[in-house]
Amino acid sequence: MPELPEVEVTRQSFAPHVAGARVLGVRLGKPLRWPLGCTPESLQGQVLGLASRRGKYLWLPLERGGLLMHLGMSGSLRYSPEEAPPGPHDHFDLRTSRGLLRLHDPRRFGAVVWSPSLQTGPAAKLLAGLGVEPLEPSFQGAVLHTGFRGRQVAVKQALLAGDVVVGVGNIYACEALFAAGIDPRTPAGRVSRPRCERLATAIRDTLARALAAGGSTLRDFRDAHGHNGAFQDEARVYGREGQPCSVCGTPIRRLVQGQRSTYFCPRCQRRS
DNA sequence: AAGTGGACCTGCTAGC
DNA sequence: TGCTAGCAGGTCCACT
Repeated sequence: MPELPEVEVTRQSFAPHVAGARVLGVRLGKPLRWPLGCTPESLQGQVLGLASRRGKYLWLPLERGGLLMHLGMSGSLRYSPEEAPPGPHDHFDLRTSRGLLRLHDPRRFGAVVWSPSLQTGPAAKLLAGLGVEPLEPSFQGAVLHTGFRGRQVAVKQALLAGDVVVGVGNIYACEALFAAGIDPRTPAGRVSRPRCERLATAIRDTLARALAAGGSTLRDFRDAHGHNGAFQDEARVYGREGQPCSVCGTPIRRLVQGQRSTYFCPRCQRRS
């Protein structure tokens, strides 16, 4: 579900509401991807800081360490000023002096992990090896060109791998490659420097537009206040197999790369 | 080292 | 109507 825009929309929608709040209690539902790594009681009484984001991870600082959160495929964080009874897929509740922060995650690929800091413990391990933030000024075509050098894997899969640039998931990888006119099957190391520049621009623009639209709501994504995203309506290729390309009219094709669906226009997107 | 496939889970939909 | 196969926004890990 959540790629960078959805995670960032989530962060922006809850962070100000809980920053400075005190933890009153923690409720755990069914197990998530990893154990919490501390007792729920040990979080009690601590004051929350302002949440930040790295790739698709969220970091919620506490007085002692913090919580690294990931939404997996189906997770969403909801904030409500009032207590509310948990549903069957609500697997983590942070009750605070300023309201409830709740992770709703039917598939439970998401995670909430306590770490002593971002630079040590589980957070350091999970964040190690992540690529450049695509909305930072340092993200340029050269980052892609250098990162892709020598790699035989398809450029679509290289984007998803997250070790060159973070936050680009299945939807936005497809959309950005379409916008850049690059065939998703092109070996990453064969994407020329100028085309890496185009791709970097396309990634920035696609993510920024998705962010402005409140993310994509394909089935269940909502921000922390329950609002839908709207970017799914702006998708040019994702989920549009068989529909005419908005540029040339050629039917959009679907293929499978690394067990993930890729959507692309066989006419607009070229290998070189 | 880089690439591949399996694993983790539940819910929904299309098709028979 | 009811069952089943296939699919879904992620990413870690074991293996070649």
